[in-house]
Amino acid sequence: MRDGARTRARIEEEALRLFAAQGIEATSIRDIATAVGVAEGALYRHFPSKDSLARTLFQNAYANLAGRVLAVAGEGMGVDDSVRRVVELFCALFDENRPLFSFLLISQHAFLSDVSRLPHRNVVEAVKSLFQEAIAKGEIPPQDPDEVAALALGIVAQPAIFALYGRLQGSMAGRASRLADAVMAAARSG
Amino acid sequence: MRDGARTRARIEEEALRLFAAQGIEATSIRDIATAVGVAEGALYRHFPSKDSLARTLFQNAYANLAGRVLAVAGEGMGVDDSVRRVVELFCALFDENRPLFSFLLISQHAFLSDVSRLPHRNVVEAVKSLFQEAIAKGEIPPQDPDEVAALALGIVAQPAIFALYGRLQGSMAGRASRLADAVMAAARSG
DNA sequence: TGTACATCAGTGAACGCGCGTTCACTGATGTAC
DNA sequence: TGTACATCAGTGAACGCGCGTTCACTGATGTAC
Repeated sequence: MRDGARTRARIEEEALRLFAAQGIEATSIRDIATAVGVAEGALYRHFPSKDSLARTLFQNAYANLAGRVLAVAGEGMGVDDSVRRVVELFCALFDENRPLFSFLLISQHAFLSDVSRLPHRNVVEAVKSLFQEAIAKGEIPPQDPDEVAALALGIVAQPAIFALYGRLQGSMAGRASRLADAVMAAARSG
Repeated sequence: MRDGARTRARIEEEALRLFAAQGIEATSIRDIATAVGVAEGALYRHFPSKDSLARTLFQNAYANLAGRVLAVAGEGMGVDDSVRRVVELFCALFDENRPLFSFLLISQHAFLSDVSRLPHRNVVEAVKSLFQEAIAKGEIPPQDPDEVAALALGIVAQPAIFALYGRLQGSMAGRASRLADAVMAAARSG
């Protein structure tokens, strides 16, 4: 025994997969324990409650994504290149881990209200800061940075949701260029 | 008594309000019955199950919205005017009934997979048909109609979600013109 | 119009079920001396 | 190195609770003749 870290990692992995596939409420502690191959009680050695498990998974995934967005955006290019690379990042991550994005997109409503507002922990703030810089530099017209962040996220998130439902086929990476163009066209129309 | 239709209408109204405010799973049959002012059993005179109640509410609201979109889009104007009026419609309906949109946006993931694909019952199909016509007429570049429908819906839905979370303040109607411009700019960039 | 019966809308206690969580326990591993 | 104890990770039966749903019932309204 004494392999707590490994078990914890497997709990997180299986929980994320099940939450993404069937939703948090529809996934029971027993479902997760069975998938991991441990007894129900074992989960409570690693997380104080089911809610805490779900919340931890969401916040970690969300903060991780925000950090990556900030890193790409902060490489000192023009806004066009920054947007292009952030959109490519979203699409690539989506393609390589659909369950993760499914979980983030579907359960955001339950957790977004108590997520940190720091740009390196919050995807919305990270995207917003990118556009604030572009406005300050005069690369796009002056406008409400929250509004243009919302537009931009919608342009990427809605096709991703359609992909999850099978309404859009193929990889998201194949759409990245088109979506980046759409984001910049929308941002310039303000 | 013999006022079944009235009671049914009140059940739908209160259920929608509670579902929107706290989610479907977190709302119990007892919550709804108490809000309406009847016993739990009374709900089963009007709906065979809780799931059926939620599903009926969603499909009716969704079909109603699709019908209105089609009506506005089918008035034989150019795509710019059609888009502008559809966006204005969304924003006006959002402002006048936030709980309804909250319910549609938050619970779409649970029901979208079994919604009708007819344009007059499905918002996505209605929006898609609008762009298909614009492509056929050469008003916007040739492109995947599902993709441009996704972009357009994202541009309107994401700000609406932000408004629900208090991240964007003020009415959606005040943003309609900006959002319509963004949709057309994005559609033309394809 | 009066009478007898059917139907409808609503009641509310009761049911069974699945859920999240607890807890006394086991045994392996770490630590102190 | 050996011994005694502490800690850690995991077990799985059991608990209580809230949920959706049922059902025998009541009484008002509609229908037939």
